[in-house]
Amino acid sequence: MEASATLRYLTEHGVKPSVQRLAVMEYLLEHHTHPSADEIYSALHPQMPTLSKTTVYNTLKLLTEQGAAIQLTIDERNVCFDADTSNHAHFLCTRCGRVFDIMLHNRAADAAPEMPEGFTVEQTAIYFRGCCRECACQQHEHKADC
Amino acid sequence: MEASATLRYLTEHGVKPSVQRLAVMEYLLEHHTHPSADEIYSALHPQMPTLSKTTVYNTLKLLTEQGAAIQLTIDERNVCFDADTSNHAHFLCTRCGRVFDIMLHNRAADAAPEMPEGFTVEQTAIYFRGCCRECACQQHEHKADC
DNA sequence: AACCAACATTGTAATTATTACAAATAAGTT
DNA sequence: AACTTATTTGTAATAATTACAATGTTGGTT
Repeated sequence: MEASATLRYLTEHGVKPSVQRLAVMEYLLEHHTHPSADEIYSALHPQMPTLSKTTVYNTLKLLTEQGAAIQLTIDERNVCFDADTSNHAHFLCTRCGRVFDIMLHNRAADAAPEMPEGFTVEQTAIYFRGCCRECACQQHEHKADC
Repeated sequence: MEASATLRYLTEHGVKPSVQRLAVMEYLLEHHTHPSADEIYSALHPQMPTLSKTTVYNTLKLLTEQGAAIQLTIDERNVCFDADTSNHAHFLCTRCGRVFDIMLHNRAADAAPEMPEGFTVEQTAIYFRGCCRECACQQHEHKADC
């Protein structure tokens, strides 16, 4: 991802760019690991020693408000983020803690339940928890299958 | 709800009863407000001055492990709990912070996406966020409709 | 260029949810 | 009763997040 693409992405979402915002956004666009604020800070800090953790929090708040990223509350330990705002679900492996993307086939949208009268839905999240392939293999000591 | 029903509920879920566990379980069975650990503690503490917040946390952990309650991570501010373990979704009103139950018609189950090879799902959560009826009415100053 | 206002960033301190842990209590067993 | 095991309690530690005031930056205006 070149810097210009990140810049365009920010401006398209109504986010005034800055060095810090570009760094956070670019990290999210390049890493699909659903990082937490702290993980983003730790990754960027070595290259940007003056970066403040508060700025990372502020930026992530702004990005989600502007629809440039989504916030996941799948892991009770901390909130994490995803630059992929398309309609998809997430899977948390309770063994290794990693979050995986789960594609939704179109039928899932059809099945949306009806809301009570007067309720307006602004966001939908579908979260799964369980055991990912690698952790399942390690448990059964069939590591060769992974 | 009589105390004996709560007692039966606990033993049916393999939870050895105690005064504290009965109190927490009974609170959850009687209140469908999806309380947090702190809310449960604050509600029970006046009647049970020696109750410790740690016990509430320990009990809630035990109850979810034993399937007597479920843990919701819909609200990033804190985890909350529900004694209704049947298949249903939740709606968080981002205005008032209340969590509402959303019934799922059967079609929703059919639409479950397929997991990647080797992934095992142990829990599924469907969370909606938006504006509840009361908050929508207050916003438009049509309080009479609520 | 100097100035100014609006906005963004920084660092520290405060807040809050949750967990760790060791001592005290209660329950169950011989 | 003596003893073992499980539970509860209170305090202290941890960790995520937010509040806030000071500093720095930007873009427009004279």
